[in-house]
Amino acid sequence: MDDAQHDGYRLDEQVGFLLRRATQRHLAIFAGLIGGLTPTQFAALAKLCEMGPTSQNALGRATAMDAATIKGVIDRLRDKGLVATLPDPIDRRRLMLAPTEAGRAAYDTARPLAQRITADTLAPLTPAEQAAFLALLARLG
Amino acid sequence: MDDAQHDGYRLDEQVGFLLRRATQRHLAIFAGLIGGLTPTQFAALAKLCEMGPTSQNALGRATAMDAATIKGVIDRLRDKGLVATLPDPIDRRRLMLAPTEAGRAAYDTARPLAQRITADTLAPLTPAEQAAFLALLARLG
DNA sequence: CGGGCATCGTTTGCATACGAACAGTTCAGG
DNA sequence: CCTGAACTGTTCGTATGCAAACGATGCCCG
Repeated sequence: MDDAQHDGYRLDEQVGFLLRRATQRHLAIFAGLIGGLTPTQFAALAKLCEMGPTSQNALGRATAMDAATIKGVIDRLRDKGLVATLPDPIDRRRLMLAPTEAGRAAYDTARPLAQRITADTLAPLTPAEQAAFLALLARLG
Repeated sequence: MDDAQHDGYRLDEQVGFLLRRATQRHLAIFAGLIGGLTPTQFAALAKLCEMGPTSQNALGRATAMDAATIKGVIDRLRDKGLVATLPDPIDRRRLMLAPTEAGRAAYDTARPLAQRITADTLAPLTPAEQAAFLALLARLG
């Protein structure tokens, strides 16, 4: 071993690497339970249903998405018929968003699954550890 | 509030959303301290320096990257002159990788920064919380 | 009231990521 | 020995993500 050359540094101990691995596993679990909707798309749809009609950029901020990113997400949700877009008559810069009937139905269907996805992702931990982990993770946002 | 319609579900409490936010913050910190190298590129370079010469797919597995993903990462590292590639004479399917002089130098320079990136990312937590968080996070991979 | 400034959405370019399909290579078992 | 399974790297398509630049619009303040 040439560990002496590495100052005790290990890639496997760096937060970034661990975050990436955890995200990968979560993504796999998500895809297994919710098909036809990506985590990002679901996040946008969920937040839109929670918030009610909003502008595109505002929804992006609420879901921590770049203006460029939220645009693509909304485009795809609209293509799927889950979100309706119409220009704001008052502020003509704005593009107002609202979930369609199908969008609300998809949200209602996916919501319990989303909770199970969180549960499955955290399954390796005990309930007490899960709560502690979520609390710590929330402070790193 | 129409929380009654949401079964106590909150997007902001789901692991996937929190993981995404934490990853975003980490990425920003990384980009601020290490320029000219992405987290993924650094991970591949670091693991290659730790492991010594390896094949492309093997490095991908060691760094939790798809075969399609590691290809692009290695291509860019080679374009930067940090990694050398040559075909394996024994197994002609394999593409052997090794860090160049510049690659090792870049790794040596970036390694202390990487540790500081981890420290900065975890800064909102106390040292005890940091250790606990990392231990829990590692079990979710 | 008018000009500078901020905000909105859009586009482009780059870099992960993953699934699926592909051709070339190796190897184990019959 | 030879065939089929497994593995290697590649390519394509799709979806995030961010930075930067852009035109259009709204608004504050002098």
